[in-house]
Amino acid sequence: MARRNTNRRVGIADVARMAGVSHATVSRVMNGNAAVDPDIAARVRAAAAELKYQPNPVGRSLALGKTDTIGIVVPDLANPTFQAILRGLSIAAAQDGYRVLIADSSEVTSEEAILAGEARRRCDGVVLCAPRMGDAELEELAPTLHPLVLINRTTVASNTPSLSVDYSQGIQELATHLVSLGHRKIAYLEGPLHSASNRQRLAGLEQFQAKHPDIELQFLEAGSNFDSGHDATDAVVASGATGILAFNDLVAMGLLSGLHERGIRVPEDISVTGFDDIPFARYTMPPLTTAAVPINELGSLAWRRMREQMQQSADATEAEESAQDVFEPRIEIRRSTAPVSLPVG
Amino acid sequence: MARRNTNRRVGIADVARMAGVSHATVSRVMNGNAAVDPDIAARVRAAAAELKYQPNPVGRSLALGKTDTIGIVVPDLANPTFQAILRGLSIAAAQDGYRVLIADSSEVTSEEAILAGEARRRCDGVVLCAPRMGDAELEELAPTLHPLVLINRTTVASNTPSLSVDYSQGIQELATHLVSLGHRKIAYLEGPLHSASNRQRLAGLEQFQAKHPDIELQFLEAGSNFDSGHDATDAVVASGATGILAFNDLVAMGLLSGLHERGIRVPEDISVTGFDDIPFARYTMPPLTTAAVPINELGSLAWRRMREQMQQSADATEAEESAQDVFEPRIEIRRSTAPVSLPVG
DNA sequence: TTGAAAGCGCTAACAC
DNA sequence: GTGTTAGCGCTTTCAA
Repeated sequence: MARRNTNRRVGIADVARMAGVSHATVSRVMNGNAAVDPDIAARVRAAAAELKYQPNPVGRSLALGKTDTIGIVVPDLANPTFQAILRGLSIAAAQDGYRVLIADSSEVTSEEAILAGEARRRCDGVVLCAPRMGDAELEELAPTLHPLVLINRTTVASNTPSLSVDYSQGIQELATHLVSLGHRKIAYLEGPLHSASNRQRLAGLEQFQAKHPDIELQFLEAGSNFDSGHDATDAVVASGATGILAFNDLVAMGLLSGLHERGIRVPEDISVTGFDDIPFARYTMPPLTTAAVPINELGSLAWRRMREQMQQSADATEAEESAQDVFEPRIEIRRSTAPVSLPVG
Repeated sequence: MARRNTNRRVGIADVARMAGVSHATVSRVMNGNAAVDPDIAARVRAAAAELKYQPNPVGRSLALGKTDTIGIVVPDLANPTFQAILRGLSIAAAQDGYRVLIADSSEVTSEEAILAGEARRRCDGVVLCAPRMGDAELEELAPTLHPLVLINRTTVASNTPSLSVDYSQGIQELATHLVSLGHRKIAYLEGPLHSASNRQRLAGLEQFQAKHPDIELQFLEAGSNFDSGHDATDAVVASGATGILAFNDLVAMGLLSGLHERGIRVPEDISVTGFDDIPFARYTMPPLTTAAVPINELGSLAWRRMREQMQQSADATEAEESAQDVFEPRIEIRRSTAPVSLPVG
């Protein structure tokens, strides 16, 4: 006996007893699975209503082998990007009767695999946002997590659907925009060094440099949040660059505030761009030129891909090529970028 | 037989077979509960490692009567306030090995009770943010949800811990701040009409009016997000008020952008205040004067109260008076408020 | 159409 | 110290 019968909630047995039928019949009525005599069904329903019976999801899960829950692993819930993905995912999943379980790795990369595994055991699938996990580790992990949807990562292992943003393309367009405004000295405020999306931006800038060998391109360390942008202010000023490509909107906003404190005007003295187009980007001072990522769609598409995979598993229709969705950012030109000003004198 | 044995994951039975012991022994080793012969324990551990065995949480949950999961019901995951609470809760709960399950009611008040009930059945407790739910409904619902923690609501039913912000006090301080700057015509941009926290602000303003009968106080309809603030711009201008108390930071930011579009300067022409001090409030144009709510603490304290309740239930130490925590907002004066300007001429 | 019974994977009481 | 067994609450097979 695993449990003392203290504090028992009403279970299927209570309804069965009250309606004078077996558990099985109650189950059938509740799920509308098999045909049940209308009179009996009515009796069962009445008893269920009377007792306010609601099936215990844990018992169902064990019997059914599914939890109607999916997990999402995010590196940092404070990041608007992941908040938006979470929201889109949660709303889309709810429409199909699924709930979302959160696992926040708090940027501790070494925990991600463990969290993801644990989430998978509790859930029917996992959406993994693990920008800093090594490729090898991801490749090893992916098959054990199936059904799995990857955000901003791809892996060769076990055809896993992935949704990603073409950061390379976006940053190139932003850089080109600066060039078209006459900027010749441009600095990139790098994101976390091991972040996959930072690497993509770097790759994009390499292509950009190849096309524009005359542009002086510098690389400055920063990070992925407000503070790292703010802390990079001195380095930005020292660089002498007139156009700054920040890793993302948060970094750009931190920089904006740092420049403002030093009395450096944007865009008159320095042009600044962000990335992501978070909701607040249009309300910064000045409004931020950035690359817009359709972030809400990411969440809902993640759910669609998850559902497709779960159906495939159910049908045993394996081996279907899984989708690799790539979102192209759209450049949003606002007021933080302007033609380069001529040196005084 | 509930399941065809397709696609079986490795279970406790496999480990038991491999180690040549019973399920029970494997369970004992995995949980470190009872004393087990060291040699046998080693054999079990080796088998578990070999098979990469991880206990199935659903089975555990059913046997233990607990899921190590708590649910949170929020009206809108797009709202930074709830994002912050979710985050604080998730991080704090994770520290004790608990996960968070999300239920986003998408502002559909009629769904909240259902969502909360469903969340409670899947989880060991529920944190409920339901600002628009009627008092009567809440009072009826609360006992069925226990352990329950209420955010920004209280209920007389079944002593339920609640965390709330003293919006009344905060809005009075903000109003007083405007008065001290010389403003005599003040308008309040109302939040959702049925929101409990809006009612608190109204109550606070009533007290304020009593203390300052000479101040002309107007009430304008708005809402709780950017757009409602933006849409209220014309009404604000028409009101002739020089000091605006927005329902929250989002509304204030929407208004800021609306005023800017019309060439009305803040704070020179109109002073604007927000509420909440969301992370972006200091980066608006101009930086927003607001009432700071220690929002991250709210989430972690919610977890603490939840844990206390769960322990009480376990100890059957019922009837202990449950905490009603009230957070006092701290006024954060930035640049969106300034002395009222003298009428020209 | 219905009930009895097995089983989902696990924990814990009980007997040895 | 260890195995046997009951039971958590449910679904589904099987036999009637």
